[in-house]
Amino acid sequence: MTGDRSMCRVTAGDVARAAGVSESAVSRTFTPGASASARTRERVLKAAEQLGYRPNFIARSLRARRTNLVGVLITDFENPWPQMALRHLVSALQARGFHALLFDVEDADSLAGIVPLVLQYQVDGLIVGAADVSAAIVETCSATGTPIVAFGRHGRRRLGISSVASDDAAAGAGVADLLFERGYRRFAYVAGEGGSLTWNSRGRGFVRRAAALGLDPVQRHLSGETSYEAGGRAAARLLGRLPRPDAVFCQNDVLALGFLDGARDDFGLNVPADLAVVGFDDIPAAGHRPYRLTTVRQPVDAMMDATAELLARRLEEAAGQGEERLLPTRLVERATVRPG
Amino acid sequence: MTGDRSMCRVTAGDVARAAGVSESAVSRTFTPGASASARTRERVLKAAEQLGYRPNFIARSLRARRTNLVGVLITDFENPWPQMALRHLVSALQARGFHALLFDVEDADSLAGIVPLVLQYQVDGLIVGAADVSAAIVETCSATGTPIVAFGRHGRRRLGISSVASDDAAAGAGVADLLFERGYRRFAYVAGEGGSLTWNSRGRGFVRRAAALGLDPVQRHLSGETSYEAGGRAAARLLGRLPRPDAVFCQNDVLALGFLDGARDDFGLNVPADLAVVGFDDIPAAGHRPYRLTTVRQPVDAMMDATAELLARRLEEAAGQGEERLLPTRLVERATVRPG
DNA sequence: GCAAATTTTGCATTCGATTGCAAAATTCTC
DNA sequence: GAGAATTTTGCAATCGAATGCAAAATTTGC
Repeated sequence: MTGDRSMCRVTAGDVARAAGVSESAVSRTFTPGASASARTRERVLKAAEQLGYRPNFIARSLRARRTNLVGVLITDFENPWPQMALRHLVSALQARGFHALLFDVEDADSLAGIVPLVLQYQVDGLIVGAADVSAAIVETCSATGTPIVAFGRHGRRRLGISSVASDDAAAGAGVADLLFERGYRRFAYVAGEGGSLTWNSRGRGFVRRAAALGLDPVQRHLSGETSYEAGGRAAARLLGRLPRPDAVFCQNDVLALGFLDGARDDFGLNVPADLAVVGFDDIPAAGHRPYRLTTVRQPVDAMMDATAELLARRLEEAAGQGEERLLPTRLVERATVRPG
Repeated sequence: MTGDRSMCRVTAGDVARAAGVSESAVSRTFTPGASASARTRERVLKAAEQLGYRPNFIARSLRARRTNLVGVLITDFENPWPQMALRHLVSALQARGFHALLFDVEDADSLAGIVPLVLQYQVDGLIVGAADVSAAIVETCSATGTPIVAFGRHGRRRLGISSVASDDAAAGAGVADLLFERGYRRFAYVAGEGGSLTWNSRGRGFVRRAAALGLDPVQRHLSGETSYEAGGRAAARLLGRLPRPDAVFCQNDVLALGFLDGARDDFGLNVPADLAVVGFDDIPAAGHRPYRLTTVRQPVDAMMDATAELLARRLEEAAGQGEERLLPTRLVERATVRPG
């Protein structure tokens, strides 16, 4: 009998009958701020309790034109950082009364294809992580008036998109400063893929500051993907030819870990004496004893909270430009850069 | 104007007017299997295209009493394995036309509190990961006829709950066999928390096989949580007193990694010569060069696919007992156990 | 070309809760 | 205690799509 879905559903009408009031009274009892006398409220609550009634969100959403559902679209799902981000995001949304409708997006292209589907669920908003929001998507969403908040990278504010990101440019510059101060002089930057605004700002801040410090141009390597293995390949490439860099900044920790292991195992380099390696994100493995990776910590928790907040704000004051929030990072010094 | 949600919503009525047909015709065009002539269908499709119409899932769900929404409840959200699992689960659900409504559950106790909220969204089913499903939850769900599928651990089939898990008992026994065959004799088992069925079967299979092999009783250590740091603490405890175990099986990779680093750094042990360490899950870091951890791989992909499948099945053939699916694991031999 | 069988169509109702409006009940004032 | 002001209440309509039913249109058979 467990599975008979049709029979056991308790509606407001049932409660109304049991409590001897109208359906409206039941509805008002469950609508904060609605006018209902204490006596009615009490009777309704008792009847509801007995019958196990809870308002049907689907019906409520239909009438209220508001679902409290937020579509969450994440592309880089297999990487640790987006996963950490997701966890905090879900909490932050829950704390604000929203709920996450989660979609896995294979690649950036399929994002545009999934958006219409998400909109069919009448989500109140969309949160897009670690992916570029194309103009097509913006158009689709603005047709239904659904706000978008991006996290992990900026851009498209003009189109009404809010976004939250860490201050990658400043972080990149900070890494350059640190490495310079500790006596490293030949810098390299390892990126996963091209095209991303964040990666660009991360690397750009680094490259610019290096130039400002009067160093030789930073060697750049594009690994094609952000994985441990790709980090190892990057090491093989960058360290295999002279002049060899003596300090490498990687676009994220996973790459940095791969690079670090490659540098040590395949080239017998001593880190941090011969080579400095700096990552980005501060994933759990970065703190493991074989690594002790010096890295840039993104304030995941604060970022995701800001993301939820910007969405909530967008929902209140409908129109207008998007808001961009830039959060400061923190340099976590461990053991892959010489101490000062 | 972007944010004006009320104005831009296209309904079936709008399309009907534009196409010169009735609302029903529009509905039927978008309902596979409904009867509509080719000519009508074509006109509707054209009008819909022009207006950018897509059926409202909320309205459809209300009428159809089916949302295609699945509540996904995960407790162990910060650990790598549940994260991997989540990713595959979302894909598997998407492939079957379901969508994941994701909830972060602080601890096992708050699970029961969240379930009623999830049910208010009229989810078609619930998927619970890495947590015990209490009787209270089962009761709440059976009142609405919502099926539950658990993954990561078994139990409660009688109550109509389907579940998917890897064959942990067999895996534990297999680890014991491997270690014995490679000449290790003093076994220890490190668990994170007590109480869990899976952990028990993982450890139980190991302990039992060790006994069957005529070995001394397996030392057990309960670390209280499953983290890298807890693994290190377990190493300090277990290796700090004699007789010291020469083979340690950890409940998961994160613990194993912590244990391994503790054994090497704090005790100067040579792994695998002096000590064998075996983990469980095969998370990405287990394959990293400083670790090369011998471990048991759970078939995440297959498990999550089975989870989605069991849910789908539960939805079709409503009633009856739950189904339990046990998937085989694979021993991944790397470098923390002596080669044979 | 006519009747029978089939398909297509639109009307009206339904899903479950919310809400504007006006009537009814309560509270307040003097 | 009468009348004004306020609160509470129920009715009926609404949100957007799906569907049983019967009428209308089409196809089929001869």
